[in-house]
Amino acid sequence: MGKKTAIIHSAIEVFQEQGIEKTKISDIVKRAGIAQGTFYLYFPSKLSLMPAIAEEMVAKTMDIVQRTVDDRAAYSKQFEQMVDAIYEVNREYYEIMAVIYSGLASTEHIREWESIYAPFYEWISEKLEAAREEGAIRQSIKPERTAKVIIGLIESTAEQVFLYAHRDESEADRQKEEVLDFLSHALQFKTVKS
Amino acid sequence: MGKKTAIIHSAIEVFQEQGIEKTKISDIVKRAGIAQGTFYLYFPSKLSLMPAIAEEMVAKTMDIVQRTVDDRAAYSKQFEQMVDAIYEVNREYYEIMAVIYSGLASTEHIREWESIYAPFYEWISEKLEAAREEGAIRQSIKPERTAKVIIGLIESTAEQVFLYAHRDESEADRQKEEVLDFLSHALQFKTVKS
Amino acid sequence: MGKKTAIIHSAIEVFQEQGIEKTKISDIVKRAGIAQGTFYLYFPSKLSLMPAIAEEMVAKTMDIVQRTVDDRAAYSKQFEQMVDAIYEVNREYYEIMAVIYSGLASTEHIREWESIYAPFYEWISEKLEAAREEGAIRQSIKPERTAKVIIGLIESTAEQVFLYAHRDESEADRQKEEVLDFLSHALQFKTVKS
Amino acid sequence: MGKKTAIIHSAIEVFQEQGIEKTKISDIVKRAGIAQGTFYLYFPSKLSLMPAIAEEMVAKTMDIVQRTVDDRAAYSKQFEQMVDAIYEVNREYYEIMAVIYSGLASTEHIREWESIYAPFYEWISEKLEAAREEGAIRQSIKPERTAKVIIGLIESTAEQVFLYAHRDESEADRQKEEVLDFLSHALQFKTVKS
DNA sequence: AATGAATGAGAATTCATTCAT
DNA sequence: GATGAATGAATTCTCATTCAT
Repeated sequence: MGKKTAIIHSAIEVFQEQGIEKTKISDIVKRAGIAQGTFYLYFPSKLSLMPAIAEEMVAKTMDIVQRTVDDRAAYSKQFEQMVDAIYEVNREYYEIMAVIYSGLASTEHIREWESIYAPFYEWISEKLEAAREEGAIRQSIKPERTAKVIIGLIESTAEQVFLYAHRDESEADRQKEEVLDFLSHALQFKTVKS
Repeated sequence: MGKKTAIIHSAIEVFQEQGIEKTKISDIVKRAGIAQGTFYLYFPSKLSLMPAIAEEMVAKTMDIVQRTVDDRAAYSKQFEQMVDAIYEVNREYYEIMAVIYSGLASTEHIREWESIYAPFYEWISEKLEAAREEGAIRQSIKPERTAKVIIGLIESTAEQVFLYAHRDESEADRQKEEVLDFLSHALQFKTVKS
Repeated sequence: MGKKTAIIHSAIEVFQEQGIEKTKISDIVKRAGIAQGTFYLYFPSKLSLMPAIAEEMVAKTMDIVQRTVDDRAAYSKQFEQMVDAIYEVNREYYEIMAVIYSGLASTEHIREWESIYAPFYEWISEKLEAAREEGAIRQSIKPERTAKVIIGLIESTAEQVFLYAHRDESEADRQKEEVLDFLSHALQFKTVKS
Repeated sequence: MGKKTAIIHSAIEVFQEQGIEKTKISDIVKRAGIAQGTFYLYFPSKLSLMPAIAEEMVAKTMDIVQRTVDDRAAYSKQFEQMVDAIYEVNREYYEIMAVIYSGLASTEHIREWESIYAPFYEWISEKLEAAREEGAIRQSIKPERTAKVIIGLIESTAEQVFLYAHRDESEADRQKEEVLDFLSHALQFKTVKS
């Protein structure tokens, strides 16, 4: 396996366990089983790792979302599944996600962010487009803009509950329910067959 | 002016300019015009600054919100004003807000976060409660839960647009409009007199 | 004593003992009896020490020269004493002097060099001026220019003998004699009373 | 062209541009267009490069000197040409020359230095010998010793002017003239046919 | 011979925190 | 309370050198 990938995976694991602030480069390379100097062959600093990690996390999220969402289910069901999936990822990786949401921990690497998130925006956008064409949601929806709003809504509330109400599962469930309710009214799901 | 206040304001300024990661205590005290050691008379450590800053920022946000929102306007108008106000604060302080949203840059002081944000949640909660009682929004709204969701929605989308679409004003306006539209359908504003 | 002075003196000593290349900042501070970080309060790097050391060495050289040269002796004698003195300093500090001669080990700090050496040039210049006025040396001598040439002559030959003929005393003596002979003819000492 | 030569020339170029202290092996091999490891096929270490470079520079100097000096001209003219030539080389390579003069940047390889410089000493020595035999300079000259003194004189003053009066051509010319005047009196050129 | 990714010992450097004044 | 020079533990980062291909 490429050393670069090894570093990224190792970093995610270590960040997960001991927090980002407290993680030293030496922790990352130890876990990755490579030499200290090798790290610098691939990344100039700890922070420059973040875009690569963000990419990995977004990919991970999309992967789980796509595997959770059943394309043949009703759209309202599909969005429910999506919320479930996103909450799931945030439950597990809440600290890393927090840093990703906050602009990759610094202003340096932000330009890349847009392109990292793009495929996810697009996926939801297409889902909304299809739903609208089938009349499953209100016609005034603008898929691209709404996609961003929906992701913001889901991720920020997931963040709230996992970062601050720290692993209170019932609280998370109630929050999720509320978000779904909020989303349903915002999109105005119609009962049509998908 | 108290040195403590001077430190907080200086820190906000410096964070704004060079990012939080890269800011040293020495930068903060230099700007504040006080000695290095004086910092520790008011804050036991560097990290303990963050809650104080968050408090300041939330207070600032609430202040602007309260001064912008016209209590006698229709509720739909009031929420529009609120969105405007929150976007305003985020436009100016997007980097600091990013850090506040992401858990105060570290997991240590999170407990305090809840209490810092509480008055803001409460204010919106009461607004929703009143609106529901007057029949201005749908009856199924649960004020406390919805308050959190609304703040998450507004702040995360504001963050998206200011952090990543970096000061593209027209983009910000379109995003704001979309959020308002989304919110309107979610709350189902009725045309009643306020 | 000032920490800065302590650092400079410590550095000269350590450079003397183990060579400049091999000397670590930690060696210097250890000898100076201060903390590692304190070094950086006064000098940004090891190389930035060099102008300060050069200044010290030039001062040391001038000091020895002035104490060795007898103002009431014949000029030819005075120049002999000067050569003796300069060779003496170079014998003891040949490695440090080598670095000073080579432009302070880097091109960065060269501007300062001129001003460091100035008082030494001036001293010789005045000596030549006086000698010429008294008719002790040839009238065509241009004091300022010749001063530089003389210092170059003495220091470079001293360097040759101490750096390369490494502490071969008889070789050094013969070289010194040759330089003096060379110098005498170049200046054309006349036998006049000083 | 041999890789070894490529390395030496590349090193001279890079040293010239960024200084010796700051030059890494990787810079040298990059410029030479060869792989990092290849360096070690030709030189056992970084420091072992220096004598090779010195050799190259001395050879270059001798080459220019020999091509500039007209054997059939008067000796005073020949020495003038020699000074010109040496100043020329120092004008172009002052930084590298500085390092060579200062003992090859470290005390390790000094022994080799003597043998590197030997042919140059010898060449001048023979020139002086011939001049003395022909009665063109004073009879008391000791060719071998004087050769060293002359080289020291010329090189150190050239160094002074190119390293510190940084490329001030008129200053260089005046210095050169002074050196020549100084040298003429020291050698006591007689007007005889060469 | 040539390569260049990988190494890791070793040094530089940082900066939050302390404390004598 | 205020100061700011001094500290030194903790980390980052460098780069000459190696070695499997």
